[in-house]
Amino acid sequence: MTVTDINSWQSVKAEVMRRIIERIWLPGDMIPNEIDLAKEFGCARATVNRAMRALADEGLLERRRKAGTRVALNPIRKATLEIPITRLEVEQRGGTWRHSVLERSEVVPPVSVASRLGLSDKIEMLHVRSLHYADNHPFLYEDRWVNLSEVAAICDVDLQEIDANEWLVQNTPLTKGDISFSAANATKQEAELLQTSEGEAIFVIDRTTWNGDVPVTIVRLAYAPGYRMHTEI
Amino acid sequence: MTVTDINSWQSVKAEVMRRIIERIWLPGDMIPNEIDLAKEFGCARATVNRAMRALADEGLLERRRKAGTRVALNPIRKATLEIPITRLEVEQRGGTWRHSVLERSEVVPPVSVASRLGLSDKIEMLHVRSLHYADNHPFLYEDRWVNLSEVAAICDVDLQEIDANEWLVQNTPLTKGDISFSAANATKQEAELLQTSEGEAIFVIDRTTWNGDVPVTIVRLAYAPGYRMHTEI
DNA sequence: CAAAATATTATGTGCATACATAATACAATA
DNA sequence: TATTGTATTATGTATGCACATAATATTTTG
Repeated sequence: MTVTDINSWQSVKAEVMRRIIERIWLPGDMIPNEIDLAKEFGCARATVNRAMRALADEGLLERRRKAGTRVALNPIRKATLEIPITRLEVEQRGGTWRHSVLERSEVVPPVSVASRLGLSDKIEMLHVRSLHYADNHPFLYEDRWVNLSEVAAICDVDLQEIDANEWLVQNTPLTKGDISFSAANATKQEAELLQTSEGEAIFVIDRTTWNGDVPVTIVRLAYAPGYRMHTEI
Repeated sequence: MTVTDINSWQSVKAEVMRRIIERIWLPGDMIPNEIDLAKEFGCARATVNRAMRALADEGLLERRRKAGTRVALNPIRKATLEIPITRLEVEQRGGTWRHSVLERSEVVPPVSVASRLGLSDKIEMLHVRSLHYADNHPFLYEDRWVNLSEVAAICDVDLQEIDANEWLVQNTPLTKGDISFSAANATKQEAELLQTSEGEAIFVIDRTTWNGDVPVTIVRLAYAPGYRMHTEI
């Protein structure tokens, strides 16, 4: 029953992928059960299981107990994208990064911010606005609110030295995040900061992060025109 | 040595997460090895391994052979985002989806398209431009090129009936993809199609997909103003 | 005949064991 | 002393077995 003894889960995965790519198994098709595949490949069921789980995680297979495993109808659904630290992102492109803090204050947040975090709008938060540069060109305008009751230690940090995001990411466990991406026309203020003209299309990321159920920070990132976010599947 | 016998990999994972969230283990800290954790939790090493691997996949832990396991310095790096089929995306928001094909032709592609796919710019490809509506409002303008030598069958498909993307996704195994997101000012043509005004900020997705090493399709998706792409970590 | 009870089946998980592999620490050698 | 070789160690993986669980198929029952 053996092909040529495929006995690592990686090779099982590769072989199953091959059959999908070469359309031996078509989208929507049922594929043999784990026991039969194990026999065919000459390996243990656990090994097949590991491979199939990996492929299911990637969205290439769909599995249900008793019902069995089938080739996913729409294989490419999930893309993983990396949320970079701005400094590293700039440096990876071979640029020189620096940033300057435009504002740093402890004030009561607007209702829109407080409510999105599920916090009272009467408690002061840290408000940081800063501009990131790549090779001395404006790259990113960042408008951030930080929950001081969760990360009080940030008060003692020199944010001119280290970017708030980078500090947070290294000093606070962040377990949950909520991100949205959109396009916006640059406001007059944004245009001035990013050295472009009002109305230019700007790529915007809005991100809120929690540690467990406690909100940590909310930030709006407005990238200079021309920015592209890239990922592979 | 047992806490209260944590003997499923899910509960091991939850317990380790708890210790990270509550800062019993700090970012950068080494954590005990699998054998010791297994003893402590009263379960098998394989169970701990499963849990730790899952946490490493999520980016919360960093593991290296011999070196051991440590809490990741920058835990949130990877977000997974779903690439939806437009019809489903519209319908999930409670809207009614329809689309209309603006152009369908078999022509030689421009060099920019052919080169990005690694194809000759002398071979004809299928060019489809279409407009997707949500509740009869323009939602998305799609400009697509399809590699006919890979998916010849698409010639016989009535693309008024089924969206090209949906058809491709269900009839072609897509194993690799390349996606970029950006913001652009609406051109005059786009503005007319999307019923907005020239210069409005438009969210744009450029996507190229392959089956194995064979390019299948390249598409530019221009969303009507106000569109947001959302994901959680 | 329809609804409820029961059997069957494929995946999901846990365990003990064994060995593989990468990375480090440490000793031996030129 | 610098380099090479060797032992150690933590994770990575494969196996066989057992049982759990969800979903379907089948049979029983009203």
